[in-house]
Amino acid sequence: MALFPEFKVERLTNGGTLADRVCDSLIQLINSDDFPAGTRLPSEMSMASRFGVSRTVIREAVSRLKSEGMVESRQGSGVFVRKGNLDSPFRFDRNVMASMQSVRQVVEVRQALEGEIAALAAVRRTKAQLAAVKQAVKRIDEDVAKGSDGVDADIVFHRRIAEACGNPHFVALVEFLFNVLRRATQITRAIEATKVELAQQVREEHRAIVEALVAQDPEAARAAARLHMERACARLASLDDDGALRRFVDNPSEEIAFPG
Amino acid sequence: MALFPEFKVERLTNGGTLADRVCDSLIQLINSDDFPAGTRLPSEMSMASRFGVSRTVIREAVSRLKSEGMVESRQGSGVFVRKGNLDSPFRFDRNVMASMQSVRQVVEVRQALEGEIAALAAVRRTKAQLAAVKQAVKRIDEDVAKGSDGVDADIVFHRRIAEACGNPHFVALVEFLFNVLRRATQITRAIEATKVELAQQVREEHRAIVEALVAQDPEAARAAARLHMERACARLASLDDDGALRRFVDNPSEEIAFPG
DNA sequence: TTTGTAATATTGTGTGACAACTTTGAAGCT
DNA sequence: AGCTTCAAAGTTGTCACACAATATTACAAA
Repeated sequence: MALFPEFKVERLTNGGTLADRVCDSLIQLINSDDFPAGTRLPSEMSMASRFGVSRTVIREAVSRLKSEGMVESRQGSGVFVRKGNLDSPFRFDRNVMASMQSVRQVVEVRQALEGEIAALAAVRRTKAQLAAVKQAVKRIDEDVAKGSDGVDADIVFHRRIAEACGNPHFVALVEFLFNVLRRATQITRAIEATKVELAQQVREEHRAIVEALVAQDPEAARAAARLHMERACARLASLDDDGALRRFVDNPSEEIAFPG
Repeated sequence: MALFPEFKVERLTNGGTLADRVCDSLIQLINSDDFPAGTRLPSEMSMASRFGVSRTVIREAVSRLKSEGMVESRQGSGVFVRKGNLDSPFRFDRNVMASMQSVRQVVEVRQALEGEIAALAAVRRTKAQLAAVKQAVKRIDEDVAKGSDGVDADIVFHRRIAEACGNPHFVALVEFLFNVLRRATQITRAIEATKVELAQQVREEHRAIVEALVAQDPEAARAAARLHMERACARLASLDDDGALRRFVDNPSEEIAFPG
């Protein structure tokens, strides 16, 4: 592909708004090293005429690249490709959600994290944090008694534990994974089907984690959290049936949840 | 916070361009459930007058939200909060890079992951994958002999191990963390200063991991990988001095690396 | 050589206009 | 009433132009 000073009127991809297409083109140009890290992009006016669109469109496209950390703009100077395009955000492949196997693999990641989090929390927790965890347990029971599926309260429970480990990055990461799973799993049916036994089993697993936190026993906490995740994976597998997943991917508007 | 139809002129945060600030405000409004999933945002004109900025600015802000998948716009209809703003990407807070403590916390996350990865890889590795790991070790030595800092080869080494654990999500996540650390750490000086002993120490740690993989001993692999991370953290701490980090944050153009 | 200043280029922001599209609701018909 | 048709209003997509704020460059002066 030609370097910019000589580049012709760029061919834009088909779908979407002009800003979408220009954005795609720019990403492609940057990734294909037509614009190495540190170099300056042509001026907005210049790009506008090259692409055959207005400056407004160029600005919207550049704005997106900025928000994704690929470029940075300096008023009066220009727009520059960022070194390495590092700090780009993390996301799983879209088609990750499409297979049951992928979902199980995500659970495996979460297992590793939850285990470590529980172990750290057992050592570092303060009394106040332990109290917050216990209160979260109580809220799960209350919510379930009220007829809720308890998923929201369950999220809070795991979040409280992560907070007790003293490392905010764990909190953010686990929450992210939780969301990914929640999006990937349409579990309403499963909860309906096995609500009672499930609730009891989950309760038991939660209790084991809390006990380890109380005793400040990191190994017991790690084991309990890992077991909890393994069981969750098994519960997931019990409703295997890729069909449900695929249906959700095609129609994301359905309600979904994930059993903690 | 008031719902939109009655919301007052929003107070904008301080830093950055107007689009940045409006974008932050909108994210906050959405995340705080002022705009539940599926609801429509006010019209661009309306938001412009409420925020006290031009429609141009609003459009740029909305454009970013679109690119991050938080909202979707339909011409003629409006901008809608996407069902479950899930699938939104993961990123650490910007100011994570600003303190040595934060960096250590990121290393702690990576420690949890690398430990689990090594344990899984010890069990699941194929012969071919083990060979790939060994080859990566060799390449590190070669690169270092050539005078390189060996960071690139080190990345490959850890990547090969992650691949051997059979879960692609671990590969992606660890690579992401590596990039975050690489961005956050300006280590050139440290490598220059302690190159020789460091290389030897790292070599030794790598060897321990590989040995555990050969023996297919998950617990030994986990321990070795965790130790490797702990040592990396110590090496990091040895050049503590938040000054270097802060200097980098102010001037991201400097070269950076991270010692695996 | 160094300094100060003006000219110029570039991004940031505002304003107005029109096109393309969706939604709404009223008019008219059965 | 219930249905269809269609015009009107509202909303996003795009364009054009103007000016402000800032950075870079060129050049003259000391």
